[in-house]
Amino acid sequence: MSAETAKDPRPSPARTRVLETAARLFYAEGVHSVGIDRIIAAAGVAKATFYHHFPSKDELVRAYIAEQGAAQRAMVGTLRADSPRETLAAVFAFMCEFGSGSGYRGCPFVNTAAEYPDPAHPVRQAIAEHRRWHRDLYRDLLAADGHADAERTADILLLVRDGLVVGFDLDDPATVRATVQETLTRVLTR
Amino acid sequence: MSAETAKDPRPSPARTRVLETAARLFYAEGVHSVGIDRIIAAAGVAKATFYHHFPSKDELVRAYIAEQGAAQRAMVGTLRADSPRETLAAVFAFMCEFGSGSGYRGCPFVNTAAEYPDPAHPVRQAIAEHRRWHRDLYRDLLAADGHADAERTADILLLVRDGLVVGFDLDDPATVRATVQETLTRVLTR
DNA sequence: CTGAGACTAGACAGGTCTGTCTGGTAGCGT
DNA sequence: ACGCTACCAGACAGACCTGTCTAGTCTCAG
Repeated sequence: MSAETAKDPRPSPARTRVLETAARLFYAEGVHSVGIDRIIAAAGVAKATFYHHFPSKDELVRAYIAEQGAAQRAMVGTLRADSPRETLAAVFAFMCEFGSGSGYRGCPFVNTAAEYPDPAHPVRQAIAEHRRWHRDLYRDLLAADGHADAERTADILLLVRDGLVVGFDLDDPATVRATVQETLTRVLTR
Repeated sequence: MSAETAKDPRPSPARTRVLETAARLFYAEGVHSVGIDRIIAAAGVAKATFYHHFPSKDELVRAYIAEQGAAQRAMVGTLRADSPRETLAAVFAFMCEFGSGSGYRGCPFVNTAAEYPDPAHPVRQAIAEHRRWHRDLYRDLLAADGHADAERTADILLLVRDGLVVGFDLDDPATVRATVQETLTRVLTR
């Protein structure tokens, strides 16, 4: 009930295995295309154990989204550069590198949102929460860099990020990489 | 195999009803969440009739994507403004207006791509084709306007478009609208 | 030793999925 | 009158879906 989204409820090995397996399959194939049976088979876990840790599939999806968000936050924490400006560049460079990888399948948040139309759904709210964090990260970095219009530019960077994750999934990575670079120089110059 | 994507194979009323119903339900709820039974019930069509016109659900999805593309191309054709520059502005203004509507649920191409991971799948190829048209539209308009770097700027506009369709689905429309406006002035100034 | 909790294996219910098949009706060109 | 095609209604097969349940194993704290 409490808002302890950061801590895992229980670090059970079976639960962890389920969550990792689900993340892999959900990301690679989509949420609705992967059934519980396949997840528990791949994770080597009994069905009763799964339903012991997760009350429903939707809750597993929610946990998957929350875990992806936590992983991204942790990742950003590791690549603090010398200046806010360089940190910002490092964030986008990382996203480009990740997007160019062979296993890239788009942004888990955007992809999952496409499968959950109702904005009031818990899964969608978890996605919205992560988006807010993302925008705030940009705003804080811009403000720390002394940017004149940090608020509006943060919105722009979120838009660029969304275009980035879609483009790397659907278009030629090398082109998108160059496009992102050029876009950043154009929108950040001021 | 030919490139006659514009013409419908057969203008049968039942087929049209199925395609329109499928488009509405697919867009509102996602492809995998809507079954054939619901589509034919809502369209008032017998199952045999459906499979008479469409060999499989995947082919229906492909037709849905192709039809969305044709509709977008037709829509752009109607809003030719006085100059290429104004036409470009009108295209983005239209997307913003559409994205601000209450029934907006994101871009059908992006959303459907999220449910079809395999890039070699016919549905994904239909999506890629539409994206190419979109990029070429931008490039041609920019070139006709005498833009110095039409190719690279077209890539940027496609990226902005992707950010736009995602943002209108997941964030506050008024904010996204302003963000798009500001982004365009920044990336087009040169 | 006892009892609680995490775990495994797998049957089961009730529903939905895609796709096929049967059988019958209505219009239409020849 | 004939055959062709489009269409309707709905049963059916076989697979898969989520979620529940039974029954038993193992570990560990007290």
